Amino acid sequence: MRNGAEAPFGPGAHERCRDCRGFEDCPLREFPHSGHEGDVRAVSRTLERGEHVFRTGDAADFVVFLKSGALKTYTLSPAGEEKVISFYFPGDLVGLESMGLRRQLLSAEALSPCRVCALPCEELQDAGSPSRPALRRVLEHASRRLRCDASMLALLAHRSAEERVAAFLLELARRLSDRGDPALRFELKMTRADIASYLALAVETVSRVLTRLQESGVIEIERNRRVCILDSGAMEAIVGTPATGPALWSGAGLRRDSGDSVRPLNACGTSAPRVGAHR
Amino acid sequence: MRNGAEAPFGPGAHERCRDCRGFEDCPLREFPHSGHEGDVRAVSRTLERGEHVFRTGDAADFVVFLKSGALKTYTLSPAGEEKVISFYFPGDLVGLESMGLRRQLLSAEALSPCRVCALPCEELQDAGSPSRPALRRVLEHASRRLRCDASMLALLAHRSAEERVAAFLLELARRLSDRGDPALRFELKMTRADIASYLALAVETVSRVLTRLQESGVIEIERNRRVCILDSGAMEAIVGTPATGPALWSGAGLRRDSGDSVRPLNACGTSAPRVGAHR
DNA sequence: CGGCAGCTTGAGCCCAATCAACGTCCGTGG
DNA sequence: CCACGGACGTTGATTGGGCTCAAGCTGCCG
Repeated sequence: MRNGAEAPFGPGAHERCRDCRGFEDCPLREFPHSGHEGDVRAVSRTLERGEHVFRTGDAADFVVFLKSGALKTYTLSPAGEEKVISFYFPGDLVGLESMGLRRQLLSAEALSPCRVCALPCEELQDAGSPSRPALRRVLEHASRRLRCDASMLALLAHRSAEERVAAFLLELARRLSDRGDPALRFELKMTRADIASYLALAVETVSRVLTRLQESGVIEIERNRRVCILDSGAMEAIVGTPATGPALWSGAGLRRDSGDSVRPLNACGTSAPRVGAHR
Repeated sequence: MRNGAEAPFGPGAHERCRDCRGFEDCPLREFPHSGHEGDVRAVSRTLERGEHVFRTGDAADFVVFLKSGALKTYTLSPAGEEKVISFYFPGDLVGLESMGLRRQLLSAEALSPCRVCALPCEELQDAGSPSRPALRRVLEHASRRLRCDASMLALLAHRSAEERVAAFLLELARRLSDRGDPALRFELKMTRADIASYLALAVETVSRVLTRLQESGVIEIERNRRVCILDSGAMEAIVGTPATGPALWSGAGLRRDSGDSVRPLNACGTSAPRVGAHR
């Protein structure tokens, strides 16, 4: 949404996966020909803020692994307005929604400097190529994204601006902290306009809500982009005793013990469970 | 949301897949042990309107193939209100969003008499079991659902009640016609409340919009449930020169010819491309 | 120091939610 | 067959949250 067209993944950018810092956590690891066995099929790229990984209509013959940075996907209405569909963070797979198609359905734009890695996925079309573990891993990512979408759909229905923004900030905090303890202090890589579009609100409303939250001492915002959640309890209360967003994975309705009762909290994000070493 | 708890898939309901009318189109076909080779692992069931396939918190160790009828998935807010996440029609896979988890995230309820078929999916967790074609097929369904969700997210953002309802009816028409020519006359299996919840509107608003659409001669409604789209052109105009919903797959932005330019229209639905024989 | 993109703040209005009442359909039982 | 009851649907009146329009402000870059 900033620069013109860049070649998505040119031939020059190939890289050996075994040299990749994110090797261990890469969900594409067990694809054959992905470079993990030594050949050079994985294509890696660095993007500046505002650059596109792909645009609507580009060939959809790859899946993208986000190694570092942040992305958004969006669609353009015929009127030309951008609707943000989702945000992506390190460890996420981007472009899953276009896997069966020949063309990308959405556009993916870097919100900050990014390192991404693309695996050409003709292999997925061909019968024999991708290994089952790799397929299962991709499927797991897809499933996680479906959960994320379900939560978003629930959030957008009948929830006030305040609830949406609070839920958004809480989820961001969860997703940005790779593990356990939510990082209560983080940087918003996206603009107010992006947030507004994502939450189906007007920019002004997002701004007002943030101001209100600040005035009530629940959060603090420094220099427009750094957010600090001062009272996460109050935030959760605003979202509404684990409301529709979180309710999806907060364990409401879980009849039996163990296992998922904690994990699903993390499952909301698209973020992979463990994404250690990328930086 | 109607009867009490039913055992999701009891041991008595097993059936030989080769006897199943939907055999050829079944996306679970190539799972080993799914009964397709003769053993009896696929579990099939008939549901009445109002019965649940599964509920939030049930074991999520299966994926469900909908052979006939219609389903909705929903989540309950702590306050107990139901938020409809999605509708399902013959050929769809239900429960993909819970695949990585142990427990179902959503509840799935029959909107009409249904025939469903469940495949226990421990196989997906184990390394070697599911065949790659089967995994790819499931992945394709997941991808299609992600597209559907993206379209929904776009539809719920900044679209008026009229646009939402019109888009909903048009998409229903598309999904219900298994192939090509949209069926302009069909039955709403879901209640106004379901539609309202799905579209994030109040029941009264849905009702009012339907009345308005009828008065302007764009649609006709007989006996509350049978819808007839009289002027699909006008409907599309309301949605807004292929607006945000359809815009996702209407080909806007497709730079090159061929292939997807027609297909994506169908890709919006969760419905599989070809679901012939189920009735 | 300007310039510009992004952000905030204010005033007014409008669409859809809410509340309340009525109508309709359909199954059940007399 | 009709009467009853409950779920579902419609219609009307009112209200309020968030959108819109319109300035003004902030922080960042050249």
